[in-house]
Amino acid sequence: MKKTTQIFKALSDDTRLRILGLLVQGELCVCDLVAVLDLPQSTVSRHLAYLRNSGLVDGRRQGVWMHYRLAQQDGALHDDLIDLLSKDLARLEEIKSDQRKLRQYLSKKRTVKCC
Amino acid sequence: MKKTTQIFKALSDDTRLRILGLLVQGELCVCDLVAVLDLPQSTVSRHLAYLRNSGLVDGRRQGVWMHYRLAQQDGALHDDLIDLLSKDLARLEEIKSDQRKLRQYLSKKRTVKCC
DNA sequence: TGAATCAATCCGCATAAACGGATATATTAT
DNA sequence: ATAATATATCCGTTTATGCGGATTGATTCA
Repeated sequence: MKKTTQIFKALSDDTRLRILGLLVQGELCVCDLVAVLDLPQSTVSRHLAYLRNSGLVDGRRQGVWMHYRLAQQDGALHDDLIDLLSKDLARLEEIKSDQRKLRQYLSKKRTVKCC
Repeated sequence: MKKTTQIFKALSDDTRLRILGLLVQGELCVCDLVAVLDLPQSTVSRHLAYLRNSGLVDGRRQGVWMHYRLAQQDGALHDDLIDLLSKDLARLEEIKSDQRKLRQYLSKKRTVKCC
C-alpha cells in the first residue's frame, strides 16, 4: 500500500508531471530538463530523485551527465499508470507547451553546450 | 493542471484509497464506511470531503444518511483512473481485507442500526 | 418544538514536503 | 593534482496536510 500511495504522491506535483510529460517523449539529461522547464537545477534534481525513489524513472550516468527515462516493468499498477500518463498528460495545455519547447530545444541542440 | 494534480493528491493517502477500494464495490453510506474501516467518523468524513472536492466521488443525501459512490463522466484522465483503480486496487492486500470485511458487514447489516 | 441521530466542520497540534541558494560529490580533461 | 563542469544533497523557511475529539448543522420523529 505504501508503494502505491508513494507513486500517487509522485504524481501530485506540477513540476513532476511536467518532467514526466517530457520523458514520455524519450530519454533526456538533467541539463535538457533544466533548459526546457526553466527551473533551478536543484529543483529539477530534487524532483528527479523523488520520481526515481518512487520507481517511475530510471537514471543512467554517461560521463558527467545523468540521463533519465521512464521506468518500465515494475508492477501492474505502475505499468498501467505509465500507459495512462503517456496518453493523458499530452492533453494538458501546460504539458503541450513544454513538449513544444522541447522540440524547439532539441532542434537547435548543437548550439547548446550540454550533453 | 491543478485539477490533475488534485486528483493524484486525492489518491496519495492510505485512508482514501481504502475508501475507494470499498466504493468500487458499490454505493455506501458514511456509517458503513466508519464500521468497515474502523476509523473515527470525523476522519472518514474529512477524507470523503477531499475525494468529493477532487471530483472522484459523488454524495447523495437520503434522509439523515449520506450515500457516496464513485463519480462518473468527468474527463478522460478521471475516467481512465477510475478504470485503473477498479482493476488494480483489489490487488492490494489491505484493500482485499477491507473488501472481505465489507462483505461480512453487509451480510449481517440488518442487525446494525445504520442506514 | 424538542430530542435524537448522522454527518460536516472546527480546532490545535504534529508531520511531510516544496522551495532555491549554497555546498558537496563525481567525472573528465589538462 | 588541479580546474572545470554536471548533478546531488544540505539547509532553513514556508506551506500543505493528516489527526481525532469537540462542536455545529441537518434531518427525522414524537
